[in-house]
Amino acid sequence: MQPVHYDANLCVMTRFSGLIMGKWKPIILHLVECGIDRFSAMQSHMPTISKKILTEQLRELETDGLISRQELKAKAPKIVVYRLTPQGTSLRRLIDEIIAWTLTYLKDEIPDDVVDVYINTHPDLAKRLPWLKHKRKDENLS
Amino acid sequence: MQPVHYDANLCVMTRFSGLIMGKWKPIILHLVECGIDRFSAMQSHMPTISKKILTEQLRELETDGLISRQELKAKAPKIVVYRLTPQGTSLRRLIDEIIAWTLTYLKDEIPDDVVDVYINTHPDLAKRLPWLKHKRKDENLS
DNA sequence: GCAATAAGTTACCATATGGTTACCTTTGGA
DNA sequence: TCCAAAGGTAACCATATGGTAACTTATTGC
Repeated sequence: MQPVHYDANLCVMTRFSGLIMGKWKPIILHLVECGIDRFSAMQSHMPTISKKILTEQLRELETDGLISRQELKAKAPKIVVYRLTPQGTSLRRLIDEIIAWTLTYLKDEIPDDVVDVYINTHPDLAKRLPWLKHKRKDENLS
Repeated sequence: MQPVHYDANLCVMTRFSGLIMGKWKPIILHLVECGIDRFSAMQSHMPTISKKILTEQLRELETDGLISRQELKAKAPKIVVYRLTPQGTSLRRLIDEIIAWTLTYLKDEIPDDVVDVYINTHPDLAKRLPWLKHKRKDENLS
């Protein structure tokens, strides 16, 4: 192999990272997919996020074409609704693959109740985690 | 949906991000997979990385169980060889999915020669990018 | 007329991450 | 004897990212 020069600024993974890897972005995309589509509703699901940060993250997701932002006019206080775009939806499927891999990677470390939250909120996840079944069965026996 | 409280510190995506999303880690994993297994060889493929950063990233990948580090003893200058662990190998496959998604997401923006580098260095990638075929065909015609 | 609510914005602060440059250690060979 | 090469450490610096707290705007119900 001759020396190909890799440059982190051209790295596709770095671009992906910028799209999705903000501290709150995976959670925001998940909430939007679940129909938690309002600013204040998102805040109540993420009690430790500040308004500034939530605004920033939503704006970036919008600029990157992953969510849409719509102001409902003629309403009393301003109402804004966020939705996943088709690109956002396709990204959600990839995120599910990442979650499945990472849960497997962390399976001896992560608490069962955290695993349960993922299983309960991600419909197709359980199928991808064969080790899960055995773990639950063992627990039932003990 | 009742208000489940999401905490970015428990977020599996955040854990995944820590494993892989350092500025240089995807490139390092790729090089190691390709058999570029020595410190100095990696440096010559990443001309702008410093020794300190390369050392740090390698140590983190090792701590996280994605690569192994072996000193070959009784050699003149110290020789160290890095390899992918089985976990590192399985992660590489997931990274290929991420690259495929991101190349599709960026397909109108990313220069053709950068796409070519990815195609040439990732054996199974071309199959996942149906839009690529059309692009190449158009170019041949013009 | 006044408070409450949704969805922010502004100014400012703290820490994590990446980066530069110089120095270190071991050993074989000229 | 002393230099070169491999694979680092140490001390220090710059910027990006996330965070806090207070203020803003528009409208409706009391």
